[in-house]
Amino acid sequence: MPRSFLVRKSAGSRRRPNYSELHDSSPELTFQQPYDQAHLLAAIPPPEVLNPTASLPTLIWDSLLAPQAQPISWASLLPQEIPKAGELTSLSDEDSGKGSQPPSPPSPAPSSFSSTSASSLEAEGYAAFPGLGQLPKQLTGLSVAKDPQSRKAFNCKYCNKEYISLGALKMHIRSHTLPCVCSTCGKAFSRPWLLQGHVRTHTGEKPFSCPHCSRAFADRSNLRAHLQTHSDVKKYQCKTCSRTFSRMSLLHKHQESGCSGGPR
DNA sequence: CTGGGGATGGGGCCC
DNA sequence: CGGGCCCCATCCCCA
Repeated sequence: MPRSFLVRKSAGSRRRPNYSELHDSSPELTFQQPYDQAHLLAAIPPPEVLNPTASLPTLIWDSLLAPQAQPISWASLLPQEIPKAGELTSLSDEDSGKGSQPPSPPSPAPSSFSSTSASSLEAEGYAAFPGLGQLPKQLTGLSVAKDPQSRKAFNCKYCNKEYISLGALKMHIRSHTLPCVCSTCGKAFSRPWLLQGHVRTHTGEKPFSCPHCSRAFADRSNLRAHLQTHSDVKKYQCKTCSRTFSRMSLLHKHQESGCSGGPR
C-alpha cells in the first residue's frame, strides 16, 4: 500500500526548497494507485521471475496537486534565534539517540538540536497554537469531523486532509509547521531526523558505507539504492520490453520516454 | 536517454 | 501517546 497515499505534496514543493514559502499539501487525495503493482514488482527478484507483470506506476498525483494557500508564513516559522552555525553539529547528536542511527563518529557538540532549535521553533512557530504536542482543537480541526459512521476523523485545518488518528494528524501538521530548522541554511523540516539527514549535506558526513565498494552515503536509503547497482538482478522490469532497472524511477523514466517495446 | 547519486517526504513500527 | 527510527517512494540533477 502506498505510503503516502493520504498526504501527497506537489512535486515542486517537495523538491524545491523555496524558503520563502511554506509548501503545502494538496487537497484531499484519496487515490487508488496502480502504484501497488510497482511495489509488488519491487519484490520480484530472480531473473527468471522477471515477468511481464511488471507494472507501470503512473504518477498522477503531482499533476493533480495545486499549490495551496500558505497558512503560516515562513517568517513566522524561521526562528530569529536560529542557533549559531556552531551548534549545527549538535544535530548529529541524535546519532547517539537510539543507536539505529548511522555508525557515525561522535559528534563534537552533543546536545540538543532538537531541544534547541526545534523547541525554540515550536515555541515560536507554534506560538499561534500552543505546542504541537497538544494541538489545539481549533487547529487540528478537532473540529473533528465525525464521519457518518461515527468513526472519528481528524481534519487538518491547513489542507483539510483527514486522518483517523490524532497522532497521524499531529505528525501531518508538522509538515505544515516545519518545526525543525537547519541552523545553517534555515531550511525547515517536519521531523528532527529529516533535519538530521539534511545537516549531513552540510557536514558531508556519510555514515553509510557500501560493503562492495568504497562509496559512502549520507542516507541509508541511498545506500540501499546504490546496492542495487551492484546487483545483477534489477528489481524493476518494463513489461513491454522486459528490460530491468535498479530503481522504479528509472523504470518510470524509461516508460515515459516511450519504451520501444523490444528488448535491448 | 540512461544510470546513478543526492535529497527529502511520510506512514508504520517499536520502545 | 509521543519520539525516534526504518523503510519506501520519488524527485532533481548530473555524467
